Amino acid sequence: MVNSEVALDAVFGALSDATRRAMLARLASGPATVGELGAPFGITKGAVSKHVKVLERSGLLIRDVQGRVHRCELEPEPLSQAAHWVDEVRAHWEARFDALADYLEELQAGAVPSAAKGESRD
Amino acid sequence: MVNSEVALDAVFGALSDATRRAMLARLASGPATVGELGAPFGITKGAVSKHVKVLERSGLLIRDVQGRVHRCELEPEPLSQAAHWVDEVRAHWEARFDALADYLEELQAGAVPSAAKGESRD
DNA sequence: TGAATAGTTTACCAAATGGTAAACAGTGAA
DNA sequence: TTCACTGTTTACCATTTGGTAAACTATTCA
Repeated sequence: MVNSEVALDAVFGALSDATRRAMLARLASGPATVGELGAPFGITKGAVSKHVKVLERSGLLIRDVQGRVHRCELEPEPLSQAAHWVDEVRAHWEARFDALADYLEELQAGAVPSAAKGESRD
Repeated sequence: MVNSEVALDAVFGALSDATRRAMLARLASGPATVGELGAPFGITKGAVSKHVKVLERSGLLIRDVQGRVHRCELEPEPLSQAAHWVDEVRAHWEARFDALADYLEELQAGAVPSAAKGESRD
């Protein structure tokens, strides 16, 4: 398993929880303390601390300790990596259909390739 | 928790495993049987079956049972949902910086707003 | 019919996850 | 100095997860 795959594990893993996604959405509009991040959810401080730590480990959140408050900020880089992975797969998938469309168009144009008999497609 | 959030939980959860991501990448270039999907990994049929089921539950994979083989196909819709969520957060984040850039530009232009004294930013 | 094949299911295991309660550590302020 | 506050840590719990081995189901084919 490559290193970037480990990172994607952590990033997608962090995103797979609705509480953490809400925290990230909150952070997208500006920094917040751990307390502020946890306030909307009826969970204990311990649980909030864990969620923030998961986000931090995934690289999606960076923390700046200022006295007794921890100022958290969104780090968008891992989001880009995740988006890139998703886009790659989607692009690959769509390319397949583009190729199929081209093929069908060729067929329609009368230029029937010899491979058209049987079910050799795929 | 809204329904779409439940779906995102499942989608991001499915993506958080490197084996399943590799399976999806494989499916992006065309359909495959459960056996073909599992072949690259040194895991048992049972484990493969579980991974495929996770992908299916998340909506990322659809299955067409043809006799004794299960033909699996990528369903890109949930990928779009995931990409959309990520893009929303990134857009929101970038908008914040655009606003900051505008503000700094205004400052440079000499139109110093009264709020510019002290460190009231953030 | 009987054997091989494709895949699921069951029972089990160890580790990870999301949560709690309560103790703890450090900081700020009266 | 003492108290309130922010956040982490520890111990614990139930559930989920990723894996195995082995039994089972259903289909294909000789």
